[in-house]
Amino acid sequence: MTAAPVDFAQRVSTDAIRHRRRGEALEDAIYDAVVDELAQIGYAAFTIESVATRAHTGKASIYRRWPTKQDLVVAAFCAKAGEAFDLVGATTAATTTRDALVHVGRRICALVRGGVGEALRAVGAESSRDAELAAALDARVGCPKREALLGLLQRGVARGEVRPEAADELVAEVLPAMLLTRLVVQGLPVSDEHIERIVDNIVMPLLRPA
Amino acid sequence: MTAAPVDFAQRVSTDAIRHRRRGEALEDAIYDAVVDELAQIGYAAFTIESVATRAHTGKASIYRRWPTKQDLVVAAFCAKAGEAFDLVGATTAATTTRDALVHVGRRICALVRGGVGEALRAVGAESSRDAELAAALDARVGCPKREALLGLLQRGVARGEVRPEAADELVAEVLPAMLLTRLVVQGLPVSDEHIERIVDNIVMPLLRPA
DNA sequence: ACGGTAGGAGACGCGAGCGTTTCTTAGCTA
DNA sequence: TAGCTAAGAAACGCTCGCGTCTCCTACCGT
Repeated sequence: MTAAPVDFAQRVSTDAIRHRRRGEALEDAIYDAVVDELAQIGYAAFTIESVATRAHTGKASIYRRWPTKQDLVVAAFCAKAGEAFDLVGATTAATTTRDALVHVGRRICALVRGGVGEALRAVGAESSRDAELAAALDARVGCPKREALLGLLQRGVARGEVRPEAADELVAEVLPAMLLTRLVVQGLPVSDEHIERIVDNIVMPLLRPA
Repeated sequence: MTAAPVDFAQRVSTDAIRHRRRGEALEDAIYDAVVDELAQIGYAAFTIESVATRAHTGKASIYRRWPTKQDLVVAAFCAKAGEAFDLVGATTAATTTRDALVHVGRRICALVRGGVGEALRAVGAESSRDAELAAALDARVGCPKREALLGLLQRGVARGEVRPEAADELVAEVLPAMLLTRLVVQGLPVSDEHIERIVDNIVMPLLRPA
């Protein structure tokens, strides 16, 4: 004797979204769910099951696309990172190096504090044990950040605001390093005033021509 | 009919440690197992079961002492942190500020690269979602580090090697920040030469009297 | 030397999430 | 408009770790 036929009325979830998404629209919704999930509960407690529920889709639709948790998370990051990680943003050529640095500092903080950043923290933790994840992360987040900051310093050299020797990878790391340790390692908030203190008391003195 | 009596020969695990530890000795062994476990598989995959196995003890002996995973991990950290996190170490009063900074840099790297550091990364990740963990971590690791570095700078002021205004919390953060972002956030190794470049090109220029 | 306490080992039932499969049906394509 | 593909939803059997409990016995105090 097989199971009794299912009551159809039960199968339609409280007459909510009867709209059925496909392709890109569906994938976007899943990516959003992944990022939200990472931000709220972290990589550790992250389950495919709850991502599916959150995205109002079935597990099968996820497994069909990404065989593992890692694949899914990496894909979600690659999809979302492009939108989110434009650090330099609206900085125009007219901005002074000092103000541009403050602006970049604010962007970094905004990112790390936002949903994507919470996810970033969660994934960053895992990346020590997952080289693929670490590589994906660096390509999407680390590299653009380094390039943006180095470019900013080089512009400063052209404007005579920065010593040529200071347009250096190491110097470029100072601002993000100080923000990230506070935000990521210590988990403390960073105020605008704090950013300005870093820029004015630490970074600018290193840059200024004699 | 109850279960057949257990074969005694099976109960003595391959005639290994028939030594039965108690109290502190046992707790130490468990703490070691916790740190190893965190370092190897991370906080996410961390289970009480495998800690017990690794420490050659029973789960009950662990649950009797620490009700939860967090309690256990925090306790293990508090026990191990004291031994491990002596940053200033053998720095004598005779050492120059520059050399003392390089020394502290090396200590930080050694710690983060070692087993305790791997555990630290794993736990740090979780601390964004667990305030208690974060607090324990900061008290044991963050505070001593800040004090050590600030003290070092103040000694430098007394020796005339450091501008008085530079003996500052923010300035003290520069070295650890740059090392920790590389080690923890980016997961990259740090060479001695790298440390010296940070100290000579970034930190010392900020400290030096005009 | 003897008994109480606690250590080691592991069985137990439980719940969660896995990855698969089944089923109905929405939405695209021919 | 018919037919095919895949979406949404959920049931399934499975494994794993949980936290408890039981068992035997090593250690320690008296």
